[in-house]
Amino acid sequence: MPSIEEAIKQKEFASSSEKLSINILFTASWLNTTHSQLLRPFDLTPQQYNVLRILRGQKGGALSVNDINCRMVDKMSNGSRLVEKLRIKKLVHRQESKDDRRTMDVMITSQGLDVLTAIDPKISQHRELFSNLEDHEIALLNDLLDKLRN
Amino acid sequence: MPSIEEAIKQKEFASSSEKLSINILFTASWLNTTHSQLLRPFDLTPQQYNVLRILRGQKGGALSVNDINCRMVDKMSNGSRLVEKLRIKKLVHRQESKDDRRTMDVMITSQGLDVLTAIDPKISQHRELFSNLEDHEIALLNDLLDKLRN
DNA sequence: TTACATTATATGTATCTACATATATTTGTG
DNA sequence: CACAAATATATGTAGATACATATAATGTAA
Repeated sequence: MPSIEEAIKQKEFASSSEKLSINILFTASWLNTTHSQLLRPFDLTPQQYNVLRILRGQKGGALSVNDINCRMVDKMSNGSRLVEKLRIKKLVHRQESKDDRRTMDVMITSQGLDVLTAIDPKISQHRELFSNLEDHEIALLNDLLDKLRN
Repeated sequence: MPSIEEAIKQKEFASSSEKLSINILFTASWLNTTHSQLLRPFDLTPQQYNVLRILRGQKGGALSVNDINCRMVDKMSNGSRLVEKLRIKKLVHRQESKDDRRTMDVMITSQGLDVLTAIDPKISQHRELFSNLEDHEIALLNDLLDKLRN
């Protein structure tokens, strides 16, 4: 993968913060593209995968659609439509909550868990994209991104 | 803006590279959201704005649709459709090239330049999102992202 | 020059995104 | 309790994305 300047054929940037803005967006676009190619054979989009991962994290417990939205990386995704897609594929189960009839209890199915298990090794491979960085550099990058967002 | 752990309500990550992957995607999503809110009053999407910026960089010269695609941050955007949207708004001008009748010469119009001029100060404001970081930290982040992509 | 591969652009499609809005339910206040 | 405000989910929409394919023009080798 070339430098950002080569990648978008721009000789120089007006400031290093302009470059940073583009650098973050470009890097995320690159991660997203490879991520979605990895998931395509499993007929999942990155957002659908994100929902399944969140539900697996509940260890058998249910989450409401709203809980799922709050936990998603992309806050603007539409939880109810993603859940519906996953329900059609029988990867999640959805039922009206007893406590609050406005909310839905959403749980991952065993079929959903199986799909995640099949994907896990591919995701580990994907992480090898980060092998150019030393551990301390990964930690530093995390800290700087956290600090950037405040 | 909270830590990534609070933002997606995840107590901890399996590894710092897992966290990094999510951190980059989350930060980009945050930048994209604020960016597109900034552009909405001007009736431009981030991609359309990117095309206009690229054309302004040509200082009056034309680019083909393919040249534009190569220079875009998001490589998968569809240059010809974006150019068509901008043409309808009279922000760019498009004509068949004399040299190669397959290609289009796309140029920004003076109306397009005016819109960019109006947006410029808003973009400078947007960069203040980065004011949490010292200059050397911005440079370091740029270097680490470049190194990550190799 | 013909035939074939390559390139540049455009378009068809299914899906996704961002936003506004609708509907149903629950909560809070008098 | 009645009624307004808040909350949870679903859906309509316009537009963007990712991919495949179509069409036209150009380059190249026999």
